[in-house]
Amino acid sequence: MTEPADTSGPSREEEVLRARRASLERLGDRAFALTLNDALGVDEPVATAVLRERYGDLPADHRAEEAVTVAGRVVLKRDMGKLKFLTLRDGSGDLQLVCNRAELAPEPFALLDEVDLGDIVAVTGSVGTTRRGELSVFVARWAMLTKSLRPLPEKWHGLKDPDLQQRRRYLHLIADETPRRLFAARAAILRAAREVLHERRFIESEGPILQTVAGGANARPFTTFHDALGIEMKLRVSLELYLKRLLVGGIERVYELGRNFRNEGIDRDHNPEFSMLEAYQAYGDYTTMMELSEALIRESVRAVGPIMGRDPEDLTIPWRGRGIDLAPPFRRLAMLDAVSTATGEEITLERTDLPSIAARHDVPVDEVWGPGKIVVELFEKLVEGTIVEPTFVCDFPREVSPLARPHRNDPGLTEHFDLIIGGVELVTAFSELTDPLEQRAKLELQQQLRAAGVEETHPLDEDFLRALEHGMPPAGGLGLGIDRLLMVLTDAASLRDLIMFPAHRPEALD
RNA sequence: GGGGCGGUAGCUCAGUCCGGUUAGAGCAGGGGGCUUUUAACCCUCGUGUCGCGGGUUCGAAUCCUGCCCGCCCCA
Repeated sequence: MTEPADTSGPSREEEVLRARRASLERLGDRAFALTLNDALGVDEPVATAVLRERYGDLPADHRAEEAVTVAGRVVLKRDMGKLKFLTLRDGSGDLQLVCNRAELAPEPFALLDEVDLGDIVAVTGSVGTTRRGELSVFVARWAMLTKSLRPLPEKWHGLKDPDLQQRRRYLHLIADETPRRLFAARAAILRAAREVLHERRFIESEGPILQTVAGGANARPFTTFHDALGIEMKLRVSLELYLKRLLVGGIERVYELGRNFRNEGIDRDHNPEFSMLEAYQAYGDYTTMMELSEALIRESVRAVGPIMGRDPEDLTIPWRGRGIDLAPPFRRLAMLDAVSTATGEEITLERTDLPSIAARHDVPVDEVWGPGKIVVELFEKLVEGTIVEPTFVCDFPREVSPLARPHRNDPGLTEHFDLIIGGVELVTAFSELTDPLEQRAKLELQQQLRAAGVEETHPLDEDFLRALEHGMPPAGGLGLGIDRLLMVLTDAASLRDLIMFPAHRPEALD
């Protein structure tokens, strides 16, 4: 990678920085306040949203009795000399500050000259409205809390460059309300999921991220090195195998909400680290997990609704110009039926002409694939993207689902469903496989596939198999992709907008 | 991996087709004015390895070429 040449020189930026530093020096020890109390004798600022709420109907050119203290970042300044208007932005929105010589002592008034856009200030004053009716705080006292040494993004257009939006998310957050909303939506989903699970007496787990065998999914792991142990370790690619160990240990309802790491390419809907929820319930099965999925989705919709400006009770969400009704119960569709409909053939795993059916639909087939893999490939290529309304696609072939229990009615299938919404797989769930001999056989088959050149296979985790040999209760388990759910619920075009700090090539710093 | 588009001042963008003197504007910044502004306004001042390298040319932000980075579409 080529290092860019040193582009610094006397520039506009340097001029700005110089001016800020000069202001910093003039402010001296007033540039960085210790606390709000230290600066203004007030413990906590009032959120500007509270003032808007309380005084939203104050008529123009009026004053309220109340004196308040607000704090935040100065994002606009309209300086008329003896009268200055500042726009203050706090965590809840913007509010105008009015500074005039009638209400401010000469010295603090003069010191307002040191306020630059981007500085964090606190003011105390009375609430009122201007002649034009703008709700404002009329400043009686003020203090610099934090001097900003760098300029803000353009005040009207904001930070447009998507690369800069991601790399300098702090600036994006200052300049644009969208990332703040998406950030809140993510937190709301996490909270809703925890509440649903807590109500059902699930216990939250924190499993190991550093593992010697990164199992539970067929994905390429990141590797790292533990110096003291002198061994290579991997970052987990799923949460599953350690949660199942907990089931063996008698933790009957357990979940983990955390980050998985997969060493794959980066694009609009893939980030090397992403958030997953996995939940396991002893004595449940995959139908239990359908009900749990419906509850998790429903509560997530309700939690995100107000943030996106919707009625929380309205379970129909806007999505790519249309609506998706997310009110449970969700449709159930057998995978073989789905593929039969799509191909116009009666698809069974016994048919020997599956490769030619695939060929007719332009779905390339690898020679080492069995019928189950071909069927799933047909499903993914022909059906998955077309399913918009929430649908449980049920009963995957055994071949592709090495951790799921054989189907109670058809030994060629497993009790495995994917929940598809908006063409995206949001949940994968099984009646979990508890037979340790069957489990070992399936994982050994995965090793054979790997040896035969299939790249994405499950690794074999001996300790996990040993745990199963001690006996795991029958259980249902599910995995829910938090990022994908967020993408659907916010109708977002790119995952990278939903992850505050998506993975990036390192910036070449000058 | 293939195709398309883009990278010019701290930020938002012109200029590139059709090469031509010192590369422009707005915001931000310096100086001055203004007591009800709303992206405040008015006067004034400066600022750039035009993504990086090579080539063509008297002359390259502009044309050719390789590379880097990003976005979109396709696989």
